[in-house]
Amino acid sequence: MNGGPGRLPRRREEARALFRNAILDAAETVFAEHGFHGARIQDIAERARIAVGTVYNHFADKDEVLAALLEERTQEILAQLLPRDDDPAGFRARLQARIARMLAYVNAHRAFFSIANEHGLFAGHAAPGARAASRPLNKVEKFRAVFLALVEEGIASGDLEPLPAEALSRFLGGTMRAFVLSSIDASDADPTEHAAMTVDLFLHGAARRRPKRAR
Amino acid sequence: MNGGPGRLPRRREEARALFRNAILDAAETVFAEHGFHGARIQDIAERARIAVGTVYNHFADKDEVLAALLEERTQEILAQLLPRDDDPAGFRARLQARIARMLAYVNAHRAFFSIANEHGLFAGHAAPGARAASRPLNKVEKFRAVFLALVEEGIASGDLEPLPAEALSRFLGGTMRAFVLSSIDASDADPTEHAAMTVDLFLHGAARRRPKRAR
Amino acid sequence: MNGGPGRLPRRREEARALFRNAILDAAETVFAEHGFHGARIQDIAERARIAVGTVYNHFADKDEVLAALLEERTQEILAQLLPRDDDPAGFRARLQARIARMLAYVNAHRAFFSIANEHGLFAGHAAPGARAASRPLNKVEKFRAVFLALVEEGIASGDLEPLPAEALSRFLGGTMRAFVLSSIDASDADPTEHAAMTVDLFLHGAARRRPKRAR
Amino acid sequence: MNGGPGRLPRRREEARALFRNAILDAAETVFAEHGFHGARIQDIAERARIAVGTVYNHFADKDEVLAALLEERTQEILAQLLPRDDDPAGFRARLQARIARMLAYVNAHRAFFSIANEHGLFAGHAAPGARAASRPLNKVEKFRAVFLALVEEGIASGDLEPLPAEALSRFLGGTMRAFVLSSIDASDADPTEHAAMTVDLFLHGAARRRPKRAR
DNA sequence: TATGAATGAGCATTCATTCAT
DNA sequence: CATGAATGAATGCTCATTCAT
Repeated sequence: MNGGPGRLPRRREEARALFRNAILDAAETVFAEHGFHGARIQDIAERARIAVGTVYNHFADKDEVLAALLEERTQEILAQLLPRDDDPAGFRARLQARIARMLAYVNAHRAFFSIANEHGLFAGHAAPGARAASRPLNKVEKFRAVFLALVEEGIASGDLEPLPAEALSRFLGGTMRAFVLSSIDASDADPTEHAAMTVDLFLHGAARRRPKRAR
Repeated sequence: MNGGPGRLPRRREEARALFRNAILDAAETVFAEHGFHGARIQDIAERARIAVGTVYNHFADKDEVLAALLEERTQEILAQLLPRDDDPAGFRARLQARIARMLAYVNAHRAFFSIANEHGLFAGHAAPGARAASRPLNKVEKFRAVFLALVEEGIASGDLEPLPAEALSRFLGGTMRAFVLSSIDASDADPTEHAAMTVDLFLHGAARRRPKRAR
Repeated sequence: MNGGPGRLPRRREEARALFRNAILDAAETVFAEHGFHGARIQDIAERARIAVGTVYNHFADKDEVLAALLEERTQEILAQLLPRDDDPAGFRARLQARIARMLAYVNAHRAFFSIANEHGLFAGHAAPGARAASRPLNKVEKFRAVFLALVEEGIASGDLEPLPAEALSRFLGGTMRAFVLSSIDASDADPTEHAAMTVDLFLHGAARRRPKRAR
Repeated sequence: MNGGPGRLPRRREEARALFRNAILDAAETVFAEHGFHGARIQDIAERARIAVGTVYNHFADKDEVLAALLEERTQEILAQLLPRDDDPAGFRARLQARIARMLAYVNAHRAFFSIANEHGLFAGHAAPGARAASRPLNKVEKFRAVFLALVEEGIASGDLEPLPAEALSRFLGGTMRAFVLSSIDASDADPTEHAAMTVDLFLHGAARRRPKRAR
């Protein structure tokens, strides 16, 4: 009934992925430009150079488009936070490297993350009316898990104060969220330097330090 | 503009203020429940027990309602951060007291601040599509000014590291935003305790303090 | 808060009824022209010289418009079937008069009844996809009740065969439906004559009658 | 048109007929379930286990599918009404046998006939918006011809009142339509008994027979 | 000035139809 | 021919805004 041993199905699959990606890319831009509510499916379709109907061949509705986008970016941002073989040694340096990676990624998708934030990407809380966040808890859970792992690693190595890991991870998360948002605002920021400052403040705070290490 | 004695104008003014406040109160609730886009003028009017048209007698359009609300809440939140005569002595204690006041206020208006955040109340950044933020810079500037004053006060008193005040105030702002958002999520948080932790982490960070100070 | 002792409310009510009727009249025509599915709210609004939104101020959705129309016409058609003081004496003449009234009414609204039929006005059965018939059973029940009353009246007076009233009323209903549909098709038919034939065939059938009464 | 022996063309033709029938069978069910407008070509294709495109290889458009279906069923229902060799003797018995056959057939396709009725299968009238009825007159004509033949047969044999054949055939048609519709509604009806009642009422009406024949 | 019904631009979604494979 | 994804016109419904009373 078809002309080959599976060549076609593979092509089909590839074509589907192509369309899907084109839609998500277009959606990222359009959402970033107009916000979720302001974005029209028409706009997304036009930017992706396809017909409106085609969007609906790949996603059930507008919400699904946002959900898929959030899911995709979440995976990628989390991937940046995972340890890598070539990460430097030492808790602080490792932490800094990982955060720098994440900030660089966020920077590259700056516009989108500004709206992703609205839809509960980082927080356990989703803005009201942000329907795509119907079950974002898994995403939030993933972040929490990564942060918790980071913090426990630091406590275990003696680099962090043995405070409740939960509280510390919230602080780390909060600090990072703050810097991510700063990063979204300031397009010129150097992720590496930004990461260094984030880590430094996270570790030592802003209080005057008596001894050396006066920077 | 009117044909009566001076008593009436005052009454008129008072009546206007009454309506205006009723609308803003209703709007706060409705915005909090449905988000800005999901909120219908109809809903606001109903909650305020007035007619839709009346809303338009007091505000040019929906955006203006949000703008006025943000403006009002901004003034009030800033007022919490200002020093008071009965604030304790010492930089840390004073800072903690002021932040506790602010967190308590945010807590009381929790639902609303969750959407205010979207619309650039705390950040220099407003989510795209958040039209009420057309000129939110003045608000952000006010926050920045207060934070800057707080930080410079600390640097001057020798309680804060003499880092660039701008960077420090961003960190303070970020830390506070993080805790404000936490506060929004966690309805059970005790503002005072929350403020203590915020200040503590702001000042000393998460690094282990006593022992070796391992890199 | 208003200028009078209830004069305004009455006007309001009158205005509402005016709009409602304008919409229903327009809808009758448009439904008749294009069928329910083919009729666009836009068309109805245009014919009623009002805006689309106004239709929705009076009816929840398209289905409701049809439902209201069916309800209204049902009431009126049933009213034609009820006995009147000036009806002639004798079962047959009375029946004929009542049916003639009904056929005249149907004739006046011929176009609409052609689609009403689709939506279960006469039958216990509504065409699939005819959603307005969600609860038409009460309408059908009303018809059944009227037919049953007619038939029982005839049986009681000895004019009708003492067959099960239910079966007879179905036959009467069927015969009338058939003639209503004929009436819809043939715009030129004289309701009175039509009614005479309906009643005659209903009473005596088509079989050859031996004695006189050869017409 | 093809390069092979005569065997292939026959196979081709058979294959075409197979597809065509599969589509029509599927369409009958889907139309019956959702009505013409509610039926999606997609649904029909899925039920027939083929692709949407294939439907369009066999029918120009959706209307044509309905038209073909009506045509097919019309032929079959008419075939039931034609006299057969083993029909009993006597006008009444013959009529009853033929009507019973027809009612049995309708009963077997009950769901479909409920929508076919909408689209002018029995009436000279097609519901507005019933586009497939663009040229249904030939179908109606066929029915009329058959009914006319039945009636004329009865008049000729002296079994029917010598009324205008046209009027009688309309009455017969109406009576039958009424009973067909009843048959559609009542799934439990016994076609034979139903036919007996139809014929009886058609022939003798509902008037009381024995006694006075009161006006 | 309060009222609330009328307005109509705007948008998500559907589905018949086409056509490259 | 069969396939099924792409297409885009079509339409019901919403809701911010206006304005006659």
